[in-house]
Amino acid sequence: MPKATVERLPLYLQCLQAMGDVESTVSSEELANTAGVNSANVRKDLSYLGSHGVRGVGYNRLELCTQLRRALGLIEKWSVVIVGVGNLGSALAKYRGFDASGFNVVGLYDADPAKLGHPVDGHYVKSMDDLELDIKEHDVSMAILTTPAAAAQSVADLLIEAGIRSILNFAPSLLKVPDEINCRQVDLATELQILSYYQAAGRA
Amino acid sequence: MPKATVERLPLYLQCLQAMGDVESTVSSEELANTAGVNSANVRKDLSYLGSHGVRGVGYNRLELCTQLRRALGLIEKWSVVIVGVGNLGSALAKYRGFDASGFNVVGLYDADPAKLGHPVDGHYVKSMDDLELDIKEHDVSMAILTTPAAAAQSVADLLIEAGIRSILNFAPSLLKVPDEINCRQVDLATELQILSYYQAAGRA
DNA sequence: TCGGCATCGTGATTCGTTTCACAAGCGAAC
DNA sequence: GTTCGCTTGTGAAACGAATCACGATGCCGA
Repeated sequence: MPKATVERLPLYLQCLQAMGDVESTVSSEELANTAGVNSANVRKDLSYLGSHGVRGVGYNRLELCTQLRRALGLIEKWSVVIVGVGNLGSALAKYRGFDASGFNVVGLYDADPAKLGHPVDGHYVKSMDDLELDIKEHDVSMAILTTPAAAAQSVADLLIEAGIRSILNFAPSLLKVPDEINCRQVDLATELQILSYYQAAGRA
Repeated sequence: MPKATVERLPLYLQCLQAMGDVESTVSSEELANTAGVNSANVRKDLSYLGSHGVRGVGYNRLELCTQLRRALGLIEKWSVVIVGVGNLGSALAKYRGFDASGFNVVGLYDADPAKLGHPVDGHYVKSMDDLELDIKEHDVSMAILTTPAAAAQSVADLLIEAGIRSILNFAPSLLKVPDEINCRQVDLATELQILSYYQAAGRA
């Protein structure tokens, strides 16, 4: 499945869920409009899931949701740890959107002893020393990294060593990870800078 | 300038800044390695800024930073408002990375009367009613949207009406905006879902 | 039962981006 | 001054993704 397609699947899922239960069937045109995509593109994307549309009618909304969730691996519930309990880390710990899509935050970790034991959204901040064992014990495979940039790489190494297979990195620092590790970079300042570019030149 | 290039410029800037002051000159190869990009790609990207490299030597690091900042419009300091002072909103208000790259958070706004007047990082949360006037008065052109999904579109409309030209939207809801408005969508759950896909199938 | 309409699925095409490959240019050394 | 090694800048080729265009197919009403 093309990378570009994979990155659109969550969007489709979001759109379908936002539609409410009124419509039981959606056309590619309709979905394309709400998702801001070309309808042929939608059809091609969905065709990778296997063809479950009905010509002349469209796609069954609920069935399509299920297909998308299955394709995205959201049938299983993933356990996630958050490392770095600063402003962003604790905000993410409290964020309800993760649970809603099948992710379960099982632990918060920070290197700062002053933060240890503090409660954040029902979890107590734990020491980095507990990280490896917890990960192995609870079979945690995803981590959210919200440490300062300087610490990000060493924490990532630690996580990978402990068996983490996917990392969502909010630290403004590019991680070097082995090929078999999934890593996505979300940089808030970068996003603003891109907006700045287009705005500065009056383009778009 | 190609969209793909624009989205890499902040990365280059970040890499160059992270290199520290030791090296005064960088080759495309070197920058490519730290940025995780092909070196020809780096050269082509940088060539859009005008050709400031020296054959046989490389690029002057500081000069290149300046070029990048200029191209990204980071010479001027942008004023930004944050709308929606929930967990994420207040975390972003406290985030230092924005200031560092030339963005200045000038106001926080929330629809919840209970939050009004509360101090967050030196700012007092203001009412949505103040939004329009503040934006016009201080010539604010960028907004960060961290409201619940349900409110996002109407707030966006309000912002655009008030003269905002760029929106960074963290609400899990796709905004419909006119062509002349820049809008970027950052969805935390989406990012995890993409990771989930690759991990579920053992790909990558 | 049949015809017409709506929509899907998909080959062909276009478009944008990445990568390759190499000539041109610069600096250093002798 | 000439040669040599390194690195840029860029046309050409390769690649991947978006779009177009249309045949295939299923529903519904007459």
